[in-house]
Amino acid sequence: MPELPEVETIRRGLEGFIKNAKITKVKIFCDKSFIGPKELVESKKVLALRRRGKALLIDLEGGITMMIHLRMTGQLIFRSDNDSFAGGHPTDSFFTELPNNQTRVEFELENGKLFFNDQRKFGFVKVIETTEVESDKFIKSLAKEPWDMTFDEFKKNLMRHKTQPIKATILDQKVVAGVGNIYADESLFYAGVHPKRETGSLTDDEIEKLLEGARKTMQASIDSGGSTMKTYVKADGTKGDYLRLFAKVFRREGEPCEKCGTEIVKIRVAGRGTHICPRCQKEQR
DNA sequence: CTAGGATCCTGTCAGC
DNA sequence: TGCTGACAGGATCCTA
Repeated sequence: MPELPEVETIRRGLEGFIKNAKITKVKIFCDKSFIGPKELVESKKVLALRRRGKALLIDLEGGITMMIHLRMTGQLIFRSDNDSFAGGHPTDSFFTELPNNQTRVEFELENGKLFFNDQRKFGFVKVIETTEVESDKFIKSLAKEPWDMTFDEFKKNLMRHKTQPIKATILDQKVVAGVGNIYADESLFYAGVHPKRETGSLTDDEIEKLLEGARKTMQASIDSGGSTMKTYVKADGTKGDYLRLFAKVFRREGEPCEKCGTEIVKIRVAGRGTHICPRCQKEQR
């Protein structure tokens, strides 16, 4: 679930709390959630937080990097006596007592605790050498981020999948990094392209719009703070839906399209729940 | 190489 | 109430 904007928001938020802090102890509650020896992490200071696509990279002293992928339901929650920061899959674990039954890894730092929670256990923390990050199989296979990609490059990557529905193609991290189910739907709506359209049938104009849509929708989400504690809580303190801050179609089925008033509908494309405006995004051109 | 489908895991929700 | 199946903001592995 956490896509590029969510991970970037976590990176920025966490940086203020754990950069330059020393990790004193690592507690692993679920073995499959932590890959590599935890001893390489303990007693190391955090030097920097980076991101590639949906992967968070935490560089430590001694040439060690922790790669964290939240997949569908991962969250990172920092707690200290004075501060609290949470991001990722938004649930009440942002506020409740931790560790809880969904806590997979707990990092004790000099200045607080960092919890890696993950309901479905698809996410992971992986310990690698900093020099090995670029050659890691997952990182290596990633395409560029939408902001770093030219039209020609995007088109070339898209056209490797001419017969696939366009939605499946843009969810492929080897085509463009960071796009997940939310921003796929939002980008396609922005471009006025139906998600079932064959990738090979898109015009240059539509491809241009799609790239622009990915950039704009993800930037808007980063600007609004992604799925962090702050956006999960409404002004009155009750639980809110951060998607409503920027999503035009995602989880808005039954509501009128912002552009034309037609009812947004939910369909299934490439095995994923998909949200469209049937008027703005025609299947037939 | 790509395409399509199953799979990892847990929780929630709709329908009977 | 209890059961069952579908589904979920992701990515990989397998087979064709």
